[in-house]
Amino acid sequence: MVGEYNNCNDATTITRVYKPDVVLMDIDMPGESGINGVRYVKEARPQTSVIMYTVFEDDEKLFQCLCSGANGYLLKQTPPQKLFDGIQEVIAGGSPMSPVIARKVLNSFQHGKSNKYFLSSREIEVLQLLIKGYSAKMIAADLNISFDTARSHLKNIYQKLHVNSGKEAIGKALGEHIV
Amino acid sequence: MVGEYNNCNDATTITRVYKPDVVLMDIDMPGESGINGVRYVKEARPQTSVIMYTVFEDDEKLFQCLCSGANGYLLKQTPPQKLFDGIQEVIAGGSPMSPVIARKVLNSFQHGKSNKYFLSSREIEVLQLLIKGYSAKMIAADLNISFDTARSHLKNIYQKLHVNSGKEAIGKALGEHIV
DNA sequence: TTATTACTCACTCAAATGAGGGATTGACAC
DNA sequence: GTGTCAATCCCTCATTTGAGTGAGTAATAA
Repeated sequence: MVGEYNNCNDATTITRVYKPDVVLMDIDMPGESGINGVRYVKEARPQTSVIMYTVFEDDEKLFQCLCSGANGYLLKQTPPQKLFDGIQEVIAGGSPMSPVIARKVLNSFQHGKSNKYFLSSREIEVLQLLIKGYSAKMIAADLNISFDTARSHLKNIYQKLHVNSGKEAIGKALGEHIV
Repeated sequence: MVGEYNNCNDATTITRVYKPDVVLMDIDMPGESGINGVRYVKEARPQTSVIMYTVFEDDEKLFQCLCSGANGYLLKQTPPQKLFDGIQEVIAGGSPMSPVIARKVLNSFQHGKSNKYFLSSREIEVLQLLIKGYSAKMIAADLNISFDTARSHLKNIYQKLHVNSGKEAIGKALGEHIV
């Protein structure tokens, strides 16, 4: 145990000086958020494992932490023995997660194909080609339909997605995992 | 224990008939792959929890399983007690994962920002606006530069990304996690 | 039967785009 | 002090695109 702090403002230098094997990081702290804290620690010393240890099971915060490089995510309700297990596990190269968190993480892989904009199957075909970078002309050739029909489909897709251009449609489709 | 099968060809009907709480699913089986097996079970009865139980720790297979809806992923080297724990955990709404798997899953969140195409910081700014669906004119306004400069940046970006249109650039940028 | 919907095709027009050319400035490296 | 490069700006041209409007057919639902 090399230290204990009530904020992570000096996380970079502390990490450089003490070279900890494991850091337990809270999210809600005075000053800098623990989400940035993860980043500081990881940038200062990538080998250091960071376990988020917090009350939050908020989706947005969770994914920000994971994207920032956290190696584990335990809720504060975790019994002490499980916390020790988690620390051992992260040293051994694992990624301890509270059950609820693990479920959220896996769920994030399964968000695919919502189609909440009610695109027809033909429209989905067209959208997929559009995402591949095809022009209206190429889409028409690929689907053996006329140029104007392809454009017609595109216009309908834009309407359903509430966008005004192919670029926006691609951004929305990829961003919201529509296809 | 309602059944045990050496393939998952009839997974749909079996699931409908026996309504299992939990399914342990292997990947490598005669006939249909367990990756499709997950899908069959989940489509037949979404409430049924599926734990992958296999020797594979292959990245590609892992992510296919997760995307297909698996609720857990335990390696066959898992000690029996941990396997029982995992079954309890999945029933309680958790997602049991072997440490190696958990680590791979978390790593998949951290693949961001490669910039293997050596975009300048200004070009990244422009690309981010492009992805938001901005036109050249809007990008120019947003960055307080002239219309032609914005177009100039866009052309350079397209060259670096080896694409010929904004749509392709967006697809590539989002697909390869460049930004 | 009537409506609705998906899919198909056509035409027009103004605006945006991609591709080509060239030019200046300032910073930084060798 | 020469060279490189990012960033800025300008011009032209053919093509593509988005938006508007209309219309025919086939399948499905009310």
